[in-house]
Amino acid sequence: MEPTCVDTSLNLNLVPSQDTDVAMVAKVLVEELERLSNENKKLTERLNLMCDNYIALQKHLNEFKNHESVITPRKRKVECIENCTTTTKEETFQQHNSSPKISKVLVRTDASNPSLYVRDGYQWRKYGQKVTRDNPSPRAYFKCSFAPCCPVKKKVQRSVEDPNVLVTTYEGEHNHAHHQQAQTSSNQSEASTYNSVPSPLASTHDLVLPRKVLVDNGVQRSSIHQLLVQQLTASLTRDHNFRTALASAISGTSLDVEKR
DNA sequence: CGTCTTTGACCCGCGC
DNA sequence: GCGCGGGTCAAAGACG
Repeated sequence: MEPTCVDTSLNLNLVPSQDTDVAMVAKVLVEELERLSNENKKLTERLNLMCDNYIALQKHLNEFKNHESVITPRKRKVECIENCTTTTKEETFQQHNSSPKISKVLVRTDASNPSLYVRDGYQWRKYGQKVTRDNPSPRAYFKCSFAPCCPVKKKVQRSVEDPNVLVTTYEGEHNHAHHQQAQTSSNQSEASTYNSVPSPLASTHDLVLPRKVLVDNGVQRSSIHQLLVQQLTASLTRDHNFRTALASAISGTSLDVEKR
């Protein structure tokens, strides 16, 4: 693909003079708007193309990895599972093995944050940590501690390719209800940073909750309401389209005020 | 004092 | 059988 230059600059050097009337200015503005719309289309197409290329590259990489695991039979079972469940980032970041009891979730986090705690709505107890051969960052082992007889385990390790990504491998199925609501609603300080609907590559932070909070499932109605408001505000302000629309609405309003 | 995290030791499966 | 490496255990310490 040959690089095409896209001019996104806004040419609004329109100083109305005696020679130019309002109709002329309007015509130029419309033309400029059309030009920018076209540039926007071009940019969108190029972005889509880049995404397609990225997906294709990821697929090639995964095929290569799978091929490698086939020709090196010394690799262990666990590694095979991990390789076989690795797919492209566009595929929701949550992969399930042919066995439904093992799933893998990639979670984006801050590379400078050494924490290996990933909040997923359940309560986990760490029972081990190991440095594995193929990855310099340690792997943490967790057991689900929400229900005493829950057999689910998970492993969390920073990705070798991208230190910003935590690779979480779940084994088994929970035999109890999801614990997320109780956690999120009882800790308001985290409300603005946590998506109520778990996004597979959602930004996460240090996900250790105070012990007392985890134990206490009692939820006050007012705090839930406040939490919901905070979450809605946070998700809206994160939305670029919303911010743009809001900015234009505000500028439009102030223009109206100026007109009066 | 109860619960959780840390971490070294131990167990076990796999490949040679 | 031995060595390697991943997974688990359990004692000690931290924390509220």
